[in-house]
Amino acid sequence: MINIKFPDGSVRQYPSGVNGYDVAMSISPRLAEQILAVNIKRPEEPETSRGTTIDLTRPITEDVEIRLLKWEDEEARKVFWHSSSHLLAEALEALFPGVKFGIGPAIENGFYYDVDLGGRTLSDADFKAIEDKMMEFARQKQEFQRIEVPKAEALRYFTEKGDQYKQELISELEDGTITYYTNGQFTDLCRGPHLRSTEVIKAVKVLSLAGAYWRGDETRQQLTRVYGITFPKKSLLDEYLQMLEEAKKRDHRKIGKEMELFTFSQRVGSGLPLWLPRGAALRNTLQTFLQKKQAQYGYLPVVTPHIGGKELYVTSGHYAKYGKDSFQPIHTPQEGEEYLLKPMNCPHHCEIYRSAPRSYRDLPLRFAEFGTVYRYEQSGELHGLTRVRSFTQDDAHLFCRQDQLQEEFEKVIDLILYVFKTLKFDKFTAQVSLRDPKNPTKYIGSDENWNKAEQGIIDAAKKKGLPYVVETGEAAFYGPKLDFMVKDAIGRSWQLGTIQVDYNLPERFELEYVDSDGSRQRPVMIHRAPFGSLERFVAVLLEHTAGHLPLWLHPDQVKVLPVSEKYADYAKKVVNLLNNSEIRASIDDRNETLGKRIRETSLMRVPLLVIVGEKEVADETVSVRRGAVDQGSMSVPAFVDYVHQAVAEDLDQ
RNA sequence: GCCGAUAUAGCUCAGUUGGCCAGAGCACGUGAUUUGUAAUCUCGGGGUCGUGGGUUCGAAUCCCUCUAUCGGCUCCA
Repeated sequence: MINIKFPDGSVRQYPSGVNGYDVAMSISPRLAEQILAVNIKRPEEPETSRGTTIDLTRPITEDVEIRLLKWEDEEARKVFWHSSSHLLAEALEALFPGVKFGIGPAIENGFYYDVDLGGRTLSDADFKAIEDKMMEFARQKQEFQRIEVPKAEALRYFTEKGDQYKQELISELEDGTITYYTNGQFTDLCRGPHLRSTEVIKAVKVLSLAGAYWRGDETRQQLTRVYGITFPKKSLLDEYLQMLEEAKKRDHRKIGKEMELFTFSQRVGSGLPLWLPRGAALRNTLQTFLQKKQAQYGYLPVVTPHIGGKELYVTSGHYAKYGKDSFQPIHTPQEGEEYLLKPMNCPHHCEIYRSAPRSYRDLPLRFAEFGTVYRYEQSGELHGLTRVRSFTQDDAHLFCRQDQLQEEFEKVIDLILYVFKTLKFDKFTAQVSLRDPKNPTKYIGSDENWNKAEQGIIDAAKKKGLPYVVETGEAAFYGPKLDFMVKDAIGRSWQLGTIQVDYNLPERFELEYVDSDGSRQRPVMIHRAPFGSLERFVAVLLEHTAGHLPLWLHPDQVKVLPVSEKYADYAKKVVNLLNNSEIRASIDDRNETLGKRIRETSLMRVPLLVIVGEKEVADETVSVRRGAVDQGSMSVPAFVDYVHQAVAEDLDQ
C-alpha cells in the first residue's frame, strides 16, 4: 500500500500501482470525469518543486502528494492541448498521407504542429476539413497509450516511415528514455503526458498557418506550422473567439488611426512612422514626464546628431556586427568620407564623455537624450509601432565607478518601476538576459567582464526583489541586460524598459577617469531606457488602455462643446482660460448637433467633456462629463482645480 | 529574409460563375437647421480597383512580377 496526500492535507491509502483516474474515482465519479491529468510530488522533492504531471493512467508506486488537475489548472490545459496536437497530427496524416512531422507542443493558448507536406501547401480552405477530421477522431474516444521503446526500434520505425525529423530527434535521445504515445492510427515519439482519451475534446479550431524553420534554424528546412486550439466545451471556444475579436479592437494600429495619432506612408518608407499632431502631443507629454523625473535623478540632457562617422561604429564594434544589415553608409562629395545613420546613441555619448578629462569626483555622469535611431529591420519583422525602422529611444548612458555600479543600477530599476507604475503596467516580467555560453563569437569582451556584469545584474534584481526569469542567449553583444517585458492585447511579449551593464564600450572608447590616488581608471557604463522606445511604448500603452489614456497624458484633455453657436464666444473664453492653466483643451463648435459632437468626442476617447449653454453662460460655470459620467456643473476655476488635481493624482501615486 | 494570406474612395466595406459609364455608409464640400449629453436633413465632389506585365472580343474579377500590409518563423545593437 502507498500513502497519497491530497492538497487539503488529508492522506489516503491505496494499493501500489493505483493510477490517477482510480484515485479520482475513489473520491467521486463526477470528479474523475473532470480530471485531465495528475501531478505527483515525492516527499523528498524541495518545497519549491512543482512536482511532475503524469497521465491519468500511469501507475503510482510510491508515497506522493497528489494534485488532481482540472481544465482550470494551467498544467491540465497544457496536457489537453498537447494531446490535441496529436489529434491534429492524426487528422493531417489521414488527410495528407505521407506527411512528416516535426514537433507539436502545447503553447500558452492552444497548440501547433510543424509538418512537412512534401511540397503541398495548405491554406485556410483546408481548415474545415482538418477540424472535421479532428472531431471525427475525438468522438471515437481514442485512448492515448504510452509505450516505452528501445532506441533502435524507434529509429527503425521512423526510418521506415521516412520521417527524417523524428529520426533526428530520436538519434539525440538516450536509449531507455524513449516513449511513444499512440492514439487511433497515429503513433508519435513523445514524452507525454496525455489525456486518457480524445473524448473530452469537444470543440476544435484550426487558427492559422505559418512557416517555421526546423529547430528554429534559419538555414534548415522550413516546415508548415499549423496552429489550433481546442476546448472541453463548445461554449469555451466561442468565448475564446469572442475574446480574440475584442483584443483586435485594442490593436494599437487601429486605435492610432481612430485617434489620429500616427500614420505610415509607402512613399516615406515602410517602418517609418509619421506622428500626427495628436500623436506628437502624446510623445511630448511622455517626454516631459520622464525628463522631469530624470532631472530629479541627476540626469544631464545632451543632444547628438542623427548621423555619425563610420569610424565611430567601427570603434564601438557595431559596424562589424551589424554593418551589412544596416542602412548603408551615406557618402559625401568628399572622396572616401562615410557617415552612418545612427542605429544607437551610445557611441555619441561615449564621445561626450571623452570631451573632457573626468575625475572620480565627477562620477557618476548620466547623459540622457531622446535619441532617434535608424535600424534596417528585416521587412518581415516590421509591425505597427512595435517594430519600426526609425524610433526614438528614451536613452541615457551612466558612466560610473565600479563601487557606484550597484547603487546606480538599483536607482535605474526604481526609475523604471516608477514609470511602469504611473502608467499602470503592473503585469510585467523582468527578464535577465545573459549571453549564450555555447556561442561565444556572438559577443565581445572578456569573460571576466561578462561575469562581473552578469553577476551585477542578478544581484541588483535580487536586491530589488524583482520577480525575474533568466534567459540565456538574449544578451546584447556588448553586455547582459535586464529587460522589462509587457504583453500586448493578443498576448505577445514586447521588451519595453531595458538596463544594460557594459564594460566593453568603455574599453573600446578608452574611457578614463582620474582616481583619488591619481591613477587612471576605466568607468563602467550603464545603458538604460525606461520606455525602451517611444514608439513601442505608446503602442503597448494603447493596447493596454484601449486608447483610454490617463487624463494627464491624453492629447486632448478637455473638449468644450457649446450647445449652439450662440454660446461659442463663451466656450472660446473657457478654452482660453483652460489653456492658460496648462490644460490641453479645444472647442468643437461645428454646425452639428450636440449629440453628434458628444459622440465623436467620446469616440476620440477625450477624457473630459465640457458643455456650455444658456445656463452656464448666465452662471459663469461649465457642465462637466468625465467619460460617460456626469460630474455636474462647476465654476471655471473650480474645473481648473478639478483637472489639476486629477492629473496630480495620476502622477503621484 | 522565409512560409501563408490580403490589397476596391480619406476610413470601414459590397461588388455573384470575367460582360453597360465600379457601389454603400462614414468622412469631406454645399445649403437648410441653432441644436442640452453617443449619429438632423439636402445636394455635391471624390476611385489609373496597390504596381508593372500577361491571358481574353472584354479583367476589380484569371495568371505572373514587384511593393505594402496581416499572422507566424528567423532576427532585434
